[in-house]
Amino acid sequence: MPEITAVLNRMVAKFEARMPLEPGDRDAFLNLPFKPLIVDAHSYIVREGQTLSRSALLVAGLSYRQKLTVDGSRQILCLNIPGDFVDLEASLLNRADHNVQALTRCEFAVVPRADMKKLLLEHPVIAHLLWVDTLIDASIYREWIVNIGRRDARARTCHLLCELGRRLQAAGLATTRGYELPMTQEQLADALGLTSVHVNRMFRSLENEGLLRREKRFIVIDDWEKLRDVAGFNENYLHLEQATRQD
Amino acid sequence: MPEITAVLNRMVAKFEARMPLEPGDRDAFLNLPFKPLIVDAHSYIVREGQTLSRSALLVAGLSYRQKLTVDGSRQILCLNIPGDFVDLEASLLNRADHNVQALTRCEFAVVPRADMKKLLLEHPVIAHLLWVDTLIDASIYREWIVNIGRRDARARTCHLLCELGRRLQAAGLATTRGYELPMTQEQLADALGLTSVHVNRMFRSLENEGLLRREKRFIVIDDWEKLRDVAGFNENYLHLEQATRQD
DNA sequence: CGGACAGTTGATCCCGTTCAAGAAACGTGG
DNA sequence: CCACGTTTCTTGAACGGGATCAACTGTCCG
Repeated sequence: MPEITAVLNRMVAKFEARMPLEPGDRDAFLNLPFKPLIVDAHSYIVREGQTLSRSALLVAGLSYRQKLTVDGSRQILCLNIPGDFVDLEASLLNRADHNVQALTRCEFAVVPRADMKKLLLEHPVIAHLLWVDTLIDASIYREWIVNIGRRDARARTCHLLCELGRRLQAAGLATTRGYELPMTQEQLADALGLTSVHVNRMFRSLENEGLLRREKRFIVIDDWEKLRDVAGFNENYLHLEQATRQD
Repeated sequence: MPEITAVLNRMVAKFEARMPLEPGDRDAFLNLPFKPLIVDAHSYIVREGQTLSRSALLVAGLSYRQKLTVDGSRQILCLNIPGDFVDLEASLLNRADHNVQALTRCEFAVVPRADMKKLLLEHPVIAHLLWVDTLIDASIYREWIVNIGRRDARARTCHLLCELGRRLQAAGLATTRGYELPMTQEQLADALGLTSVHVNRMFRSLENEGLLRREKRFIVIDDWEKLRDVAGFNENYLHLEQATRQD
């Protein structure tokens, strides 16, 4: 599976930028018994309440974490891009507390829980590095709390677009021009704590102001600076200095 | 420092319920060079942007994580109770991405970053256990996103009260009758993404319905079941079973 | 061509905000 | 212990951002 090894090598490069890696540690990570898993858009990779028996690394495509309230409304909690473990929690917690769903057709690399747990206990450096990733995820959750709790619909929408842009850029999946965003306005609404009708109005007005354009599922950002301004976006919380190779 | 050792023993007991602990691991944790740090209410323990040189374990009192937007509004991100590390991130990330502030007068046990990092690399089991704690924190952040994004003011307020109640109970700091909540309505509003005026109205109406009573800073829950119902509260996300031995 | 899904737009409503002012509680110093 | 300034709480009135409802348009795809 060439795709899997490409993503693994990318991750190792990211790790080595953070901390020197012994060959033994590196190989232990690379030699995990990953098995490919390909799923269609909308499939569930993890369901709330499930006992988890494996961890999955996203290799290609996009997925998202999601939770439903008792009255049936949905909140999207974060977006996963290739190189993200979507359920590393599996190896450490017992039951899933939320759902993970494929946004597009996705390819995952799956490892049994036991192998992952063994790796983490026998190779503290690897554990340390993956822990950093989960701490960055937590930082992103915190920013989403701020975004939904304290920014109005306009700023909130811009903030999400800034975050995604920067993350995809750092992963080499976007240029400064823009990026592909295969989400419906309803999914965006569920990520923003808004309704799809209102997301639609926000996009229209941002387009009218010349901030961005939409071409199919591709977002072209015409004015990054203004977008950041409207969003009140400060990228420190992404800890990209931890996520990008410092060559 | 009898307080510190009491909290440390409590943590070790929690750890041992999760996973067998070698004496060497246990002692390494207990023998960390903790230094007491006492701060007044409202003091900052961590400031956004700071380079972190130490980790702090909350021993007594309550603190909270908080972030400000460019236009000056504040969002509280979580509450810390005794036994929580308030900046374990310090040992793994470089810069603080949010503020940590004392809600009441607090006592912390502080460890230099280097000692903590050494412990985590030399004692993978301890690292593993502390990692679980940070994953539970992340789960709580996710639930806050749902709470703020998808629940109305009434349910949202009840949800926060349920969460706090259960967490404090699990820490032995609350009975089923109720608990002390030393937060102003403005602070509650900042935690809920509401205004203090509206929090006030929510509390009044919950009181009128006989769900709860407030006596100074003490919350008496008269009807837990109804409170949980209104909140749509499902405590799985708190992973309280992690206080019980598994596999 | 038809059927489903995504996007668009207008009209209306309502939950929570904002503004303002008064009451209660708290803390501090005399 | 009281006096007094400062928070915190409380309540009303009016406003507005975003939701809701509904209908229509566009698009993709079998």
